[in-house]
Amino acid sequence: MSSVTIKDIARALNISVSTVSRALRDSYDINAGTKKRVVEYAEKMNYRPNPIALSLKENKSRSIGVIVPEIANTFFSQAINGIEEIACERGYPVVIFQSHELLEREIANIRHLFERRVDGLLISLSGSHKDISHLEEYRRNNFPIVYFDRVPETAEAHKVVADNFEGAFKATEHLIIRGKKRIAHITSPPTLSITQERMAGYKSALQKHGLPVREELIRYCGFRPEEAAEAICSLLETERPDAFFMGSDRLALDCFEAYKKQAQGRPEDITLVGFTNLSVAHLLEPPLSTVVQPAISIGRKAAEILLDEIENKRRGKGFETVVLGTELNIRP
Amino acid sequence: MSSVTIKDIARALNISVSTVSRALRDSYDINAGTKKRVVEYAEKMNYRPNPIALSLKENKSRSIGVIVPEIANTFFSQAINGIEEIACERGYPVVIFQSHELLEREIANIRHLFERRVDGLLISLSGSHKDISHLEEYRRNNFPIVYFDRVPETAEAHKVVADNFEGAFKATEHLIIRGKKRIAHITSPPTLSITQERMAGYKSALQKHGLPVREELIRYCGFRPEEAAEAICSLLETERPDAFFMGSDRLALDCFEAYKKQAQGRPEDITLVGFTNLSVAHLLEPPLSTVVQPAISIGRKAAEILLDEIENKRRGKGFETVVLGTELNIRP
DNA sequence: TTGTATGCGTTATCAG
DNA sequence: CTGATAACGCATACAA
Repeated sequence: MSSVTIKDIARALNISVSTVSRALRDSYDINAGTKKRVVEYAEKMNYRPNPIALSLKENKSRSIGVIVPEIANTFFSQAINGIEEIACERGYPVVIFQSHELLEREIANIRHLFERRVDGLLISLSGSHKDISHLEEYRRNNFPIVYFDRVPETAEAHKVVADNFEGAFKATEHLIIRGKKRIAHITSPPTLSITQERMAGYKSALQKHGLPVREELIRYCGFRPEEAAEAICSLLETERPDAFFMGSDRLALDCFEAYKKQAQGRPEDITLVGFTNLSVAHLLEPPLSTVVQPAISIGRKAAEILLDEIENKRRGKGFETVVLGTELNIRP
Repeated sequence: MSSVTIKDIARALNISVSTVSRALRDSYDINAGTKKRVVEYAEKMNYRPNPIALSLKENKSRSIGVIVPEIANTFFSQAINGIEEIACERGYPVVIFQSHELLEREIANIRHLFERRVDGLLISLSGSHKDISHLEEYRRNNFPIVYFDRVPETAEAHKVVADNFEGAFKATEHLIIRGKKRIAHITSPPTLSITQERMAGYKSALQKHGLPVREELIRYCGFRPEEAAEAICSLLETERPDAFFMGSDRLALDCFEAYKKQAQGRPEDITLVGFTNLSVAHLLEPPLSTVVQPAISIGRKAAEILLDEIENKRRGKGFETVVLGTELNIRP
């Protein structure tokens, strides 16, 4: 059966809707007996307040939205699980959307969530954003937003990220210590925050160990799977790298696959490290070493900040940037 | 700036709200000049109708919901992509929820979506459902629901599934033809439709080839990762299987991992086949043969049926069950 | 302690 | 052709 309303209850009990409303909300100025009658009847009729009516009235929905580029990406699905853990605990359903790396989808998603009055938004920017002008109007509106993983440059925002510089540095240094001299870096579009930070870590490690930064060994890739293959292919043919550092979650796998195809019969002395949360890295052949982001913690922390913001529990505290450490898993 | 309303427009143009409303909806009985003024002003002010107000009024939201056990599961994320493809094309945003295999979460998700007046629901049942009594009340309400993958037994429902029987049959037969005699089957909880169908395919293939069905070679697993490991472990120790057929998407990987650990140093003449859409099966070591479900097509088809139902494009057509073929990928 | 009236943004009905 | 009004379900300021 669908919905019994406050009005039905009022009619049945021969009292006014406002009395019912207040009884249900446990208002202090209501007679205990009336309150009891109302509550019991509501219970019996399985009354549930209509959240749409509430949203219309109060301009909020007691739910939050999250937008990620792709849920199929392990990092994002883990982050979402972290978000849901906190949000559910605090009574907020989480509405999930994918931008599929498309700015246009991202814009549509944001608008949809905003118009539906989600109380706040968690977002990891799509790969095709140039800036966050499409988020400006929401910001001006004081719409609570927390960015995670792929964040904007502005200081005027809450951000939760992994220590991308450190992760890339550790990965590169590990390769150097293994004796690698020509370490290729295949990474995501240069517009992304993660790309820049990881690139900086990569270069810094090379410099620290006195190795030259060779731009020929660096490739930026978009989101077509073939791009990784093309990059790997051209690198193997012309640059003779002795190691690959793959700079993003999705690329790690695309590159791994392309490498496997390309490297058939080639000497196996090329070492791979991927910046990825791929759950099967240890089961691959050859084994894939990884820089793993604390995805669940990132999700949790982002959700905490957002909910505190929504519930006004951070009065005065300004914008916050949280950086969480990464983990280097060396295989074998 | 948030939202300019129809009322603001009316005030600005010195006409009534109803005129504005009709002008905006291009009602026939409105003066062309007025219509133009209104439309242009609305455009200029970037007016967007408030979907919450519309939902309250019309008892629908022009959006659909989807509930899956886990988005991290490749099959489900692919299915969701199929759903989104169709839904976006037809102008319906897709709201994604996870049940995490928990009946209680499933119930909460359904209620949330229903109360928010999504126009319909796509759902793959959680592993802990016993029946669909928690969906009965919605059914009685004529709330459009399409089940996919994990479907209920009732005939009174739309269902879109892979041909699980055929997939399991092909997988098992392939192992038999390879000369395997003691084929173990590790599978999901027996309450799930997919479990039963795959089990039937497995047994049928054995029977066709004159092999006995040994219950000792069959293990049902829940959703704790350790369960797969325990099953593999006990099988290897006591039953000497010469092949494994893993009956569900998630289990395929859990089992693969457990097998790799357990089988260290054992003869490599055990062959594995997994019922899974795992995108990295071909990159694993040892190579994992797979039965692959047409996840995207399943998602597309389910969305089509749901939207046709919502838009009343299937007047008279009763409940439909669509079965799509699977693909057996043999590696190597 | 309870009831009445109003408004949230929109559309539909009914008058004019 | 246009305007006033009720209604969707709820909360609340104001009356009583």
